[in-house]
Amino acid sequence: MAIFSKTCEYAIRAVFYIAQKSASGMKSGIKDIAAEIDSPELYLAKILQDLSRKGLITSTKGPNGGFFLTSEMLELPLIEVVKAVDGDALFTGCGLGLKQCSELHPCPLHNEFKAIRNDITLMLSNVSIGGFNQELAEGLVSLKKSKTD
Amino acid sequence: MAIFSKTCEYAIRAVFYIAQKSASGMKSGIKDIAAEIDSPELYLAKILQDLSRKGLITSTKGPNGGFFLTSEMLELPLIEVVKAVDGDALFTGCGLGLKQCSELHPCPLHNEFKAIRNDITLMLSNVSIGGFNQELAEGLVSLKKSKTD
DNA sequence: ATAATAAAAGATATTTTTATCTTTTATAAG
DNA sequence: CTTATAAAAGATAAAAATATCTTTTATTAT
Repeated sequence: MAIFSKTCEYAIRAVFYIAQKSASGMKSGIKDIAAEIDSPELYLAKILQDLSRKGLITSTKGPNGGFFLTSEMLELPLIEVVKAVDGDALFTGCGLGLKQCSELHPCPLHNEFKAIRNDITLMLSNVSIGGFNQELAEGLVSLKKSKTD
Repeated sequence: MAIFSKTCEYAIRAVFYIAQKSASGMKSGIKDIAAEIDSPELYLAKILQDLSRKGLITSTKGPNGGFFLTSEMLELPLIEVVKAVDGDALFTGCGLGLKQCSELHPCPLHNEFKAIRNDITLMLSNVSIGGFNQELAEGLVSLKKSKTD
């Protein structure tokens, strides 16, 4: 198991890609995005529709249309995307799957997980959606799954 | 998404339960374990068979049979169970699902994830399978999913 | 207005994960 | 050596996640 669902991995990579384009005022078409982040186009379309409905990205239809981010959206912490897609089990749930795990009624790993969850929450709250635009533009980091870059 | 698969959650809870019983020389039947950790009995049976094949737990058939852990098994770090069930994507994989994410060809969150992965790896390496036997015996921690405890 | 473009929406399909059912094998006790 | 017990193994089923196909709606440019 990875830390995020595949759906969420696609969502984050796509949002990073759209962010970088948006920073230079460009809209991105689904075909382009899917190719650039190496994801199934029609599945990604569904994911982006969902993010759009939830207000994390926006889009316009028709010629010259596409997905883009407003400057406010570029400032949002990445955790918003993760929460929108994977929910907040990663941030609030019990690591062993207990429904009523709490300080008073803890699972054996309660404190251990509290620390981990805190690290993850902090990390994803401290990076913004647009925070990697420059590194992406400079080609210092990659969003493509496979080697053909 | 949770951090572990449900299969892995069941596995860890079951192993903790068997560990505590093993510490006092007792074997545990699948029916008993499933009831005590609140998991689907026949599914759990499959999981334990797998752990048994992989040498993380052991069992004997027939009357007075059941699952148990040797003293060596009780000392194993919990990460062995997680690796056996969920693989090591959580410990080595790229957070964004890139196949060739590395120092030289990193994803945008490469360093951020390195820290998180390290925390998780350390935590699961530093707790042993038998490490909670006393707290479990004293009822200070719980393995049951639902409130009826 | 019309045609072309691109996302939205709805329906369906595939794959993986989770769960169950049935039969077989090993062990212990009478 | 027969019966009862309990795990192992194999087959199947249900649910959730991932992926694709088709139709509709909105926008732009001609």
